This record gives sequence, structure tokens and C-alpha cells, in this order.
Amino acid sequence: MNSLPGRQNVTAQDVASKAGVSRAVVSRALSNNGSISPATRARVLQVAEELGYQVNFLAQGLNRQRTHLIGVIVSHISDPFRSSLLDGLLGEIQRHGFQALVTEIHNEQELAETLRNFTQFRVSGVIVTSGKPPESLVNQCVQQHIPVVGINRQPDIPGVDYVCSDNVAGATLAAEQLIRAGYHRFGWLNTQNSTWAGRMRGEAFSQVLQQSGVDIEQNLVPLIASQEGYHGGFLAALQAGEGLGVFCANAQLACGFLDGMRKLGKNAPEDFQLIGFDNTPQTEQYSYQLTTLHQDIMELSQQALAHLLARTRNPTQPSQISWVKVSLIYRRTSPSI
Amino acid sequence: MNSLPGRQNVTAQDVASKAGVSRAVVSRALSNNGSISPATRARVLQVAEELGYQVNFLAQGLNRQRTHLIGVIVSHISDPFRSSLLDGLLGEIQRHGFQALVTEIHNEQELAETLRNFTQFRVSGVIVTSGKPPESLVNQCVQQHIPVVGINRQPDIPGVDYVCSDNVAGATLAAEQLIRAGYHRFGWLNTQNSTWAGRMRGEAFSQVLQQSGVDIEQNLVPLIASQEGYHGGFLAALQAGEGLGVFCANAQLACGFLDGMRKLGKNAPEDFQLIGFDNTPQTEQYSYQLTTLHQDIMELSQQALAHLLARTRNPTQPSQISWVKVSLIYRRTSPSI
DNA sequence: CTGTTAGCGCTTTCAA
DNA sequence: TTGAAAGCGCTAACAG
Repeated sequence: MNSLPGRQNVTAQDVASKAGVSRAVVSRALSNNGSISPATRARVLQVAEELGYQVNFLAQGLNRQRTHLIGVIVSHISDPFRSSLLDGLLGEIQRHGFQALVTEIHNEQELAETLRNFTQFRVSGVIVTSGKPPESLVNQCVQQHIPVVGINRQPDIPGVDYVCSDNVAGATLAAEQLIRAGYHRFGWLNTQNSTWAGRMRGEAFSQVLQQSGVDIEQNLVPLIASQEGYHGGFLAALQAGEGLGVFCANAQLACGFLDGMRKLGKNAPEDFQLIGFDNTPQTEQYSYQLTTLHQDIMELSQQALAHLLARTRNPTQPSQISWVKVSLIYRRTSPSI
Repeated sequence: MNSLPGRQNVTAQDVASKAGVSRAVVSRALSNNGSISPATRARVLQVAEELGYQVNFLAQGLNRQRTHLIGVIVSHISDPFRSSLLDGLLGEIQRHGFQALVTEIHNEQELAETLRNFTQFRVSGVIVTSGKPPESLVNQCVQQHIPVVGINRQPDIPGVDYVCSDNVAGATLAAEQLIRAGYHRFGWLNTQNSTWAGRMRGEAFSQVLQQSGVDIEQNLVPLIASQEGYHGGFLAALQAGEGLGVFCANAQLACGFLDGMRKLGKNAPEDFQLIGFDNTPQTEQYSYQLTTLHQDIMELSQQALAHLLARTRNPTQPSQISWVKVSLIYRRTSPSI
């Protein structure tokens, strides 16, 4: 062995020396970029292996002006849907040979800082699953040819691609199902400070009901939770009247609402019906069995990566937006008819 | 404005030129490292601000041989406890001014690759929440002075620090509570391929029972789930006999078990009692109200970071291990007496 | 096909 | 206190 014990790190130069070639050849051998004879290539690879050579990504990135890093902006990852989405995204990111730089934000200012930090690492792309990035910063990314894609965000920044679940289709399925179940009075459950996706679902629900002849002034009851998540839904149950067909903006609110109603001695589907959104693992559990709209996380993740890669190839192409199909999963709280 | 529109990126040289100083001075101004007169410092900072200068982390890292990145190895992040832990870790990592490189692994081989990739980015530290890193690779980290800390891992690699919830204390609390509740027959629910932490909880439970005079051959029933998570617990309920005081390795199994029992028409605490581990948000919900051992995620995360920082200062110190206190949260499935 | 060379952008001795 | 200069480790254009 000629690797000294205290040796910090083996570099391309070390490999070059031992293989009797120049640094450049080593670079070519490892990146199969630039011509090199199969024989030397093999020899270099062999030596690299022996020496346990690992490319220094910082040096590489500094040169290429780009790393194999993808920045992911998330929030509230202990929320089941969000952690499932992150799960899906990480899978796709890694499948494509990237590594994820994940930052959890708590407000828009952190989002801005994060975006800056990402560019300082010369990431290959940014995925935003939470918050709304300031347009000026996004433009800086665009200028630096760093693709940005938003998931379930309002698609309104030029140069950014979006992938969203088809909220309108989802709301339509929900409305139709509740009408089919014979309901004439409806509830729409959402938090006070809803995301864009949540609001969109509510508006579409209302619109479909109206188109079906429902007097929404009289017969569509807004149930506005003063806080997010399970607890918000639980408390909102106190506001709920009798015999509603309820559509809910997300799974956590829905589970909370269901439990809140149970505490009041009412249950679905006997006393009301309930359709949630997201189809998180919890909604399937025996104690909930919530009828819910399934968001296709695999598809969302795949589309997100596809957009990043496409825009890497063609940075100036017009903003793309894909709507991902949702499907209604019939369970106990609003059974199939 | 003298920043050209198509300008790729403003560098320290740009700032230096405009401020009429050398690159070196700019570096000093921004890192307050090396002496510099307050006046020039202020001027440089001012100019940097105007030009919107951002340090190139790749160049910086290449020089310093270290980035402000911390690698985090996770798995199954859609699991509630794991996503909560990741949440806590990200919070701590960011609070200390680092960014998280998160990789989800599915087997030990991916773990090894990930560890390599982390070192290729010259991370400041590695946190392992899943899997068991090969000792040889960890040693390479140690040699390169990259601190490694394991969370809830078996503490057996020299040079690695560990932070673990106090499983023995938890199991003891559970055993005592079930005994206090008057049980003479007990169940221990775990998955077939358990983590080290899970096994440890089971062994401690058994031991405490034995010390309390329970004939564990006769009266400690092992309930071994053939799969992980909620579903595993659900199916395991079929094996469960009557009138057991059950302790369970984690929250997901416990929720599944509870639901499985309910499906069989049995409920806690009437027909059996159940104590889980983890205190995930779900265990608190109205439909579960699971008595459970709380893992202090904030503390786990803080200790993990503390170890990383300590070892950064003193890379060769002996392996440290901190046991984090757990507490029993009394809820319906095994009420306080 | 291979080697030489000139950087990528920053930090850090070492003199001045 | 400041500047010059030597890298950190790698890539890519250009000759040979």
C-alpha cells in the first residue's frame, strides 16, 4: 500500500500519477466526457478503484457551475400528506442521481433565504412544496438557469413550472357523490388561512353544487376551522349542523372533524357524510375509513422531476403546468352507491 | 447600476474592484476572520450589499475543506414518528446555520453509498437515523474528521456518538403500570425484523416483569407481527389472547393492534390494556387515545447537534452516548390509576 | 488519444 | 491593516 495512513484525501492527481497519465485523462475516464482509449480508461478506473478515489463534488461543481443537488422547500413535515410527498420526491430525486437539500420553512422570509442558499450551492433545481417564493428571487434563479417547479402552488410566476393535483376534478367528484347520496345540504370544511389548493377545492365544490341546482346561499354551509390540522377539524365539528354532506380541504381536518362529530355522538355515514382530500395512510385505518380523494404522489413527484430535467435542457421554454389526476376512494364515511 | 443584465454571478473580485480593495479584504470583511479596519470593513459590506454579492459555497467549501452541510440518513419518512424526528432535526440543523442533505435509504448498500456522497460534499457532520453504517466507512469519516452521530442506534462503533431514548426506563414504566393495573398476563408486540431499539424495549420489559415475579414463560406472550407498521399490528391482533396487558414496540403497531382488536369486538381498557411507544400525534387522537411512552424529539435533536458540534471541536474524543428521558403519557388504553 | 494550460471563486499564509 | 500569491481539486479548450 502506498497510501499514507494520515493521508487526507486521494485526489485525481494521485490517481493520475499512479496510472502514469495526466489529471485530464483521469477526469475523462470518470466522466466519459472527451475521448479516451478504452485501454487507458480501464486502467485509470482500476487505479481509481484501488486507491478508493472519490470525486470532490465541490471542485467539480465549482467548475461545472452546477452540482447534483436539488433544493426542496417544505414545511410541517410531520403532517402525513406532506411527509408522504417528501418521501415521493426524495425517491425520484435519488432515482435520477441527485441529492436533496431539504429546508423546512416557517415563513416567507425563510423561503427567500433558503432560495438564496440553494443558489449559493449551485443546485440543479428547486422544488417548492410550501409558500410562495418572491418573484424577484425566482427570476434570479431563472437567469442563472436554475429550474424551479412548484407543487400544488398557484401557477402564476413566469418561467416556473407547476404540477398540481386536479382540484377541480376532485371537488366535482365529491359534489357528485354527495348529491348522489341524496344530500340537499352541504358543508365545506377548510381552515381560515387556507392554501391556494384548499381554496380552489372549495370554490370548485361550490360551483358544481350551484350548477346542479343547489341554492348555495341557503344550503352550502362553510365550516371554517380557526386552526389547522386535526385539532382544527375537531373543533369545527361543534359548528356543524345536522344532516350535512361535508367536503373537506384535507385529510387532517377531515379526521379531526370525524372524531369531533363522534364525540358529539354523531357518526358517518349515518348522521352525515364526509369526503376528505389527500388519502393519507391514516384515512384508510379501521377507525377512520374516510372516503377521500387520492392525490397521486408518485405522479406528482415524477412530473416535478420531469419538469426540472426538461427545463434544464431548455431553460427559456414557456412555463409548463401539469394537472395530475385524482381519484375518489370510497370508504365508510361516504360509501359507493 | 453597473451590473450588466446578462451577468452570470457577482464575485468577490467584483466587490473588491468596486470597493477599491483586494479580494483578500473582501473575504476578511465577510468572514470576520483576519484583521481589517472597521472602516474598510463597513465599506466592503456596503458594496457587497449593493451588488447583491453572495458567497459561492462551493469555492468556499473547496478551500475550507468543509461545507455548512449536514448529511441526514433517514428511511420510511412517511411514518409519523420518523417524520416528526426529521422535523426536529431539520429545525436544529437550520437553527445552527447548517443546511440538511437528506437521503432516504432502503437498504444497507444505499446507506454506504450515501455516506460516500456525503463525504464527497465535505459535510460538517452526519446524522444516522436508520440502518447501521459499515464500520469501515465510518472510520473514513472519522479520519476525515467528519463527526457521525446515531439516533436510536446500537451504540457500538468507536468514534461515533449516540443519542438514544431511554428504552429500559420506558419499558420499566410500562411494566410497572400494567402490573399496577392488576394484570398477570402480558403481551409484547413487535415486528419480526425489529430495530435494535425495539428489541431493547422488549428485553427490558421481560426482565422487569421477571424481577416482579412474573413467570414469563407462562405469562408473557410474544405477539410477533409479520409486517411492519399499522397493518402488522392489525393482523397481530388475531394472535392475541384474552385479558392481556400489552406493551408494544412502537406507535404504528399499537394503533393497528388496537384497531384489530376492535374489529374482533374487543376494546381497551375494558378487555385488555395497551401501552405503545413514541407518542406520535396520532396516538393522541380521539379515536385512539393510546397510552404511550413519549420520546422527546426536541431533546434527541438537540443532543444530536450538540454531539456533532462537540466532536467538531475535538474530533478524537471518546465515543459519547446520551440517554434521553422518556415519560409515560396516560390515556385511555391504560389509564392512570 | 493525450498532455498542457488556464481557470472556477474563494481563503489564507506571508510580506510589505 | 492590506495586498500578492499560492493553492483547494477539478474540468474543458486547445495543441500536439
